[in-house]
Amino acid sequence: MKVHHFARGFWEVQEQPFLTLGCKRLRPLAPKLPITRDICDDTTNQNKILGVSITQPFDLKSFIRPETGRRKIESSDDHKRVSAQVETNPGGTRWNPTQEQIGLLEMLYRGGMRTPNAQQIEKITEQLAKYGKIEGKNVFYWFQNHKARERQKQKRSSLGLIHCSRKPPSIIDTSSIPITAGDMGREDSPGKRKCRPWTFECLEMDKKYCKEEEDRTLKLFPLHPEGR
Amino acid sequence: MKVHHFARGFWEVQEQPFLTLGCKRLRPLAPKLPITRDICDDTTNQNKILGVSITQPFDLKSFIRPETGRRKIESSDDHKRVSAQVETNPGGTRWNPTQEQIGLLEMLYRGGMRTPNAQQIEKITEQLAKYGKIEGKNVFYWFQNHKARERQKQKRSSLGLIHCSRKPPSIIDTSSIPITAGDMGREDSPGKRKCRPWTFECLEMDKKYCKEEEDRTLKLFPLHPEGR
DNA sequence: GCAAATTAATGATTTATTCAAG
DNA sequence: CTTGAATAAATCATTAATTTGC
Repeated sequence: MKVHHFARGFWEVQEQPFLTLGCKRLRPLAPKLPITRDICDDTTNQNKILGVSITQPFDLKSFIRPETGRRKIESSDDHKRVSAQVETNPGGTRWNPTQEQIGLLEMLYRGGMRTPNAQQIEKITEQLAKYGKIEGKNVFYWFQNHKARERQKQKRSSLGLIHCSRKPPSIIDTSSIPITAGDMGREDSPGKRKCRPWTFECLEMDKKYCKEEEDRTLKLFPLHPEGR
Repeated sequence: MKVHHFARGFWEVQEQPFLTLGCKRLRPLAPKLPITRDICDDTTNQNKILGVSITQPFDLKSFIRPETGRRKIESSDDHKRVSAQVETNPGGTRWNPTQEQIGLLEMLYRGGMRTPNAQQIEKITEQLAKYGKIEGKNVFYWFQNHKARERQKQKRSSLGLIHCSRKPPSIIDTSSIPITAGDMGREDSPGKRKCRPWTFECLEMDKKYCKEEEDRTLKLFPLHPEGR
């Protein structure tokens, strides 16, 4: 295997004091539920010990500079959450999308967007923030989940119909969806097809930001390139 | 809007010492287990069609403010990348860990760390940056991959040995590695064991940063909470 | 010896699953 | 039961050690 035996030499190099053993455990324990996840991966902890909302949502602003504390308690500029929406982030739980947000997201989805890149997420988040609290990761997750669930819905659907007709399992998806208009770019199904531009005014401005050129590399999160 | 401009603080911090000694990455090679690769994982794909490297690397510094675009194309600036080292981020491709980095990461892994949270990643990255260019996402990915691959290695191994002896698949792997001391926290093998504190001096400073409180929520990436 | 070709290792992404809030 | 959130598995892609032909 790798076995980079940097044998000697390596440890000496350490100008830093590392090696301190026995330090405090950052993420201790916490048994997960009854489940038996095969692997151990201690990460299962999460004792939400401190009653305080530990699960602060991810905050890009702060992640860069931890010391910026930030209690997003945010009495928040209470722009009236227009929508009879919640999202007041009471204890700081999960994102609770507003109707407008969902609507816009679905529009983008139908427009063909599947895995927006960092820049797009940034823009979308900005826009959606007008309708309620939201963060980039929420947008990211929404697309991930929506895509996955549409996919399985289709699969299920096609499976249910499979015995009705001899449909090759290839294009499963598409068929069933009753998408209305502008439904071009289908899923990223096997028969992948280059999606057409999903629309969203804010994203039109890309040029403004991407002066360089396409700049296909910007990414908000490490886990989703803009496509490959 | 929010437009996080996280001032260029954190990421820039990386002073550029790099050039970590001439030690090269020992590199792959090495017989993996002669075992039969399980099905998938063919990895042999790669129709590297376009010669050009489209895949621009991710650049956190720029993702915040797109305008810092950057064309890593670099139309082959001829100067020879002198450094015997890699990681000069020549065309700016993927992270090429130095031995020290790998060594430290493995130490942390053996110490029990599996899915560091944002803060930890931040710290680790900071430390590892002393030995070569590196970004938070690299650390994140490293743990993901390492964990997954250790897991499959074990699985493969246990499967291969299963008929030889009734050995619990627990400690297979490592054997080969001649790591010296402090090797506690075993893998995340089935026989889950609460890993002991992986050590890393830098993580001791947590207090300093988490002034707020534990602030167990900071996340670097949306995809890895500190546990659930 | 050296460079193109091979290939194992592994960095980076995407997709599938699972967990859990509401 | 729906779906936001997170993790694990599967994939894809690039790199460098090794192999091969000269």
